[in-house]
Amino acid sequence: MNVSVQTEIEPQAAETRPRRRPAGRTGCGVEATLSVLGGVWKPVLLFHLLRGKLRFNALCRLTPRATQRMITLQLRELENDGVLRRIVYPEVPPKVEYELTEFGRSLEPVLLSMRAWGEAFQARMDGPDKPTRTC
Amino acid sequence: MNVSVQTEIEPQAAETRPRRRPAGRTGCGVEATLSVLGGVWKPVLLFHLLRGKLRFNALCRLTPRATQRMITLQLRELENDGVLRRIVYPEVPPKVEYELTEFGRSLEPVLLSMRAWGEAFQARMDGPDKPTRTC
DNA sequence: CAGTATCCAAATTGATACTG
DNA sequence: CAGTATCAATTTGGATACTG
Repeated sequence: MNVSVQTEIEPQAAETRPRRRPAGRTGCGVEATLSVLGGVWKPVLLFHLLRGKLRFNALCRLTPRATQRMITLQLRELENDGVLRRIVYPEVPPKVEYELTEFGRSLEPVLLSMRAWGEAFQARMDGPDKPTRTC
Repeated sequence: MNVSVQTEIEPQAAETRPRRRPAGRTGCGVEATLSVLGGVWKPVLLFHLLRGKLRFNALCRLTPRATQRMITLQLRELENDGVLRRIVYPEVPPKVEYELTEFGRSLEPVLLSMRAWGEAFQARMDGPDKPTRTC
């Protein structure tokens, strides 16, 4: 399961992934997907990263309803699951970029279908005349 | 106990949908989808219901890792969101069936893409020779 | 059968302040 | 900039017992 770049044991993983089951070892396909995608902000963050690398602050700005803390935690989990990688530039001021792995990019169809449905739903809620936002 | 927030919540909605935002009124399509689909068991339950009506017990058997209580709660939320309907037959012993609404069925592409990805993921985890389960 | 009710532990999350 | 740390409040979830 630990296909991520870092060969770290997870002593603090108990902190960030307490109740989640080990990824993939579940009953059906949908559950397996949720074991990776099943956080409130994960699909949103991943969706933004479909477009390419993003810095931490950019992700925060794109996800204003999530707190900085939540974004950090969710990114860490996604990193541990091998969905994205964290690129640290040894600069001052610090610069960190997040990028989907190949594995993470394989989630694109799921994320796009989520967006498609959500936009249709929003259109229904807002009335058929309002402009569709591109996130 | 003064609720000083802008939007007043419905009295009983506070019980079953506490932290969730009002469905659909969110920033991007993915978030909108999550406002409806964003419960741990919801996608799984809905996925099973794609095949047709199911009784409460059947859903419990199909979702063994969720407790009866959780299944009840998630079903209630989905019902409130108009995703499924609850059909009560006035019989003894009681019989209740759950069925997707038209709105709920519109989620089919999302659910199927989740299953597809999850099964590919499971195949990767289990090794390429194990048989694929149909949930 | 299809739930509720209750209790309780554990986990999630927000707000805020602080740091290399 | 990109986070941590800490505290507190809320929510989730399991176990169990009970009911029309």
